[in-house]
Amino acid sequence: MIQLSRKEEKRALIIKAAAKVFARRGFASTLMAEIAIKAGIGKGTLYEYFDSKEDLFFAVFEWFVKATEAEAKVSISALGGSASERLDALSDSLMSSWAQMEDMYSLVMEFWSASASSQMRERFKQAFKNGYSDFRQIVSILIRDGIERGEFQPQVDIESVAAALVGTWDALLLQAWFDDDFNPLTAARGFMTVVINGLTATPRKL
Amino acid sequence: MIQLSRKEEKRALIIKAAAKVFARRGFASTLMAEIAIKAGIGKGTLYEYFDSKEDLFFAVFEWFVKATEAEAKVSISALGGSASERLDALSDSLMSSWAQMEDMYSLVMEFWSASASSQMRERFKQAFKNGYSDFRQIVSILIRDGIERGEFQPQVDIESVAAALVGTWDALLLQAWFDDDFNPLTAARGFMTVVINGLTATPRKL
Amino acid sequence: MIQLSRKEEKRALIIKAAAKVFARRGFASTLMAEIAIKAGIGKGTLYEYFDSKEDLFFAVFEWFVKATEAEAKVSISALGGSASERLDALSDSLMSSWAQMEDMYSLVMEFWSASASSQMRERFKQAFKNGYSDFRQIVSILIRDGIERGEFQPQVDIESVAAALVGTWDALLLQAWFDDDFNPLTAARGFMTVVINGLTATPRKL
Amino acid sequence: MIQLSRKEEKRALIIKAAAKVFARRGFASTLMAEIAIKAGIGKGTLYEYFDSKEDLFFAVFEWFVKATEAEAKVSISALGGSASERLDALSDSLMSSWAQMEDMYSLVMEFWSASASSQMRERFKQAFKNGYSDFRQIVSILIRDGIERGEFQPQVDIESVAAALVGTWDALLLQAWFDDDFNPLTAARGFMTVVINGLTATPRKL
DNA sequence: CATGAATGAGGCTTCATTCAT
DNA sequence: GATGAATGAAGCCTCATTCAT
Repeated sequence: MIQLSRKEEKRALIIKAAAKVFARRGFASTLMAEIAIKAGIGKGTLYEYFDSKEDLFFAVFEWFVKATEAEAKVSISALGGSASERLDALSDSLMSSWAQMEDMYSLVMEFWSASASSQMRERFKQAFKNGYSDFRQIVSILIRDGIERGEFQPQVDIESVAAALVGTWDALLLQAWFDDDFNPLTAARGFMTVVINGLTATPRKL
Repeated sequence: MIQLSRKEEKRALIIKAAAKVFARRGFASTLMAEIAIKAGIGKGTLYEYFDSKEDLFFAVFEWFVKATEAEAKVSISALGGSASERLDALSDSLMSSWAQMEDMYSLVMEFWSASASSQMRERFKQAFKNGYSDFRQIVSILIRDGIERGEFQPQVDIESVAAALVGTWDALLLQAWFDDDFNPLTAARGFMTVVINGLTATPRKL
Repeated sequence: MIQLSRKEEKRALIIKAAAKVFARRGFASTLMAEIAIKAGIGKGTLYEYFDSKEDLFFAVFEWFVKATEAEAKVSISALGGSASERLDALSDSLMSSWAQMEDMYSLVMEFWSASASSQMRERFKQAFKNGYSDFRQIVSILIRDGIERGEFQPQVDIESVAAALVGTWDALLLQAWFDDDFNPLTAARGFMTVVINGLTATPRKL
Repeated sequence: MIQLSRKEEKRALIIKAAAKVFARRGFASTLMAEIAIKAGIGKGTLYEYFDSKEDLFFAVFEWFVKATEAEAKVSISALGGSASERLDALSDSLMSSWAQMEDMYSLVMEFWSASASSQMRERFKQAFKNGYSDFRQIVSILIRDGIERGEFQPQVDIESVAAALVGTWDALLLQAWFDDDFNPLTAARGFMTVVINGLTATPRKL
């Protein structure tokens, strides 16, 4: 870990404070004043570190993406075994992180919303596009590897399956957000059984 | 079609105008004045039909949900053939609607955002929860039917697969929103081949 | 009583409905719509009878003044006996009307307020000026009569005493308005004893 | 004079500016913008010191009451001599303040109006009730003192006379407000002669 | 560097009044 | 005459941002 300068430390401090407030109130209802209080600094000081509320929000977004990616990379690097096992493990790992990210999840929706209509639209949209693309890439590699090992059927449409799986995981967390009784881990496991069977088994007729 | 009263017609007119503006600008940036202009009425008239901006937004949400449900029901009622064919057809139907809903899709993100942190949080959250629940129900029935027909494997976890599929379709549209080059219909087809194979084929070992 | 035309009857009906609403809500917070409902007519109909909210308010004022005057005249015409007795009786009569006017009394304050700062300022101010002047006149006559009868001291400053007494009655009702435990009738009686003694008794030294 | 903090000074500045505008226009017609201009500050700054227009109005009321009370206390503390002389002096002092308060007097009517029907009703009503009660108390003490000195008749109803006198002074100023030709000082003097005679002289028969 | 008092553009909402039916 | 749907002017208040200290 690189030694952070005093300035960078404070910036990070503000971002974390802001993340909590944005998560609770949403972008529009968040007051810069409240972030300042949460960060234990003066309102004016925020502007020493960020040009505007939108800039700060985008910084929170970048921090969130980086943190999520870092976590995902740790999960993936720890994967071993067959392609099926690795896919299962990735799915489990992602769904398991739900508990710890639940209270920050509303940030994701704020980010989606921001990419849909705010002034920052393009910045967000591009970042999401890249993020999804990267994630699909990772899953694609796993699947391709499974095909090359002879574990998965060769005619599988790699890109499509990768995209869909990424989407599935995404959307299971979304459903969990809306419904406290919904368990994304269970649902993902039940579904992955079918998907891996579908990737593995010879189609009846084609 | 039932004859709508003058009042109901105008209400619907306002909702449609509002939907367009909310879709383009997002909730926060939308001006009531612009909606009024778009609807061709006076600013004050909006308040004859809706108590507040938030109420109008929620009315747009309800309208959107109803319209989407109606479309989904038409798709489903038209389904015939084997369970696999019906599942495929449902998937195709949903993904095909992308083209015509693309310019309204940002509304969905606004709705998500609203359910995350606005004052309207609970209203939206509840509605989403119910909506997802209903949709999972529909897909569950399709899958159960496939199992009963002996078409799908009996040990399939119906609820989990239904939830995951619903999520997948949802999230493929989301990816399409972020990436113009992403074709949700293609991705869904490639994925459904695997899923249906997974539902149909006897697992190698279990 | 003159036969009122249909139009005049309805006008009176509206005025009475408006008086109740103005009394409860005050001028500013009163909605024309609420008056219309109270009067059992359409909102637009109000404008067939009154040019504006202010006009209607002034009409209520005129009605109130007329009703109060009518009541006062009845009281006075019924007076007999010595000047002292008549003064006492007038005081009692005014204070006794408190119970039945209590729920309308806030109108008086609205009228005062209107004469202080509304657009209708001059209309109201003039009417109040005349009203007070008339009332002082009545009391002056009573006092002058007392002096002429040799009942009251000749050196009494008639105009001043009349003005002050009018004010006293006015302000006792005001205090009763602010304080439910304050009994204006009792206070007036205790005070009138002193005043009449002061009017009657030879000053110790002058 | 205590050194006021910068914040308190500005608050007082705003209150005085607001008092002038409220006095001229009345509560309803007063614009926050005009107060800001009159105070030489930005519109938003008002809300740093007061939560709402109503709050500011109530602050003006409190300031007005405090100022009036302070003036009254100065008058009373300066009183010497017999009870009659002190009562006369108090009356004169109150009536003499008319000239300097004439242009602020419409505030009083706005306050009355506010206590009759605005949202602030209870706050105002309570304050008025207490104010009148305090004032009656002061006058009661003067009268009781006169009785104890043997100057006034013992059977005088102290509370009633105090209440009535307070009311009389109040209402004489009100009449002066409505009628430029009406001199409250003269009227009060003429009346006080009678009242003091009434308090002093032995009743003819009773 | 840090602060927070001051700012004013901007938007939602109200409601007296109008007018077509 | 009566109505009430439609209107838009008007004003309170919010809050991101600035800047003097």
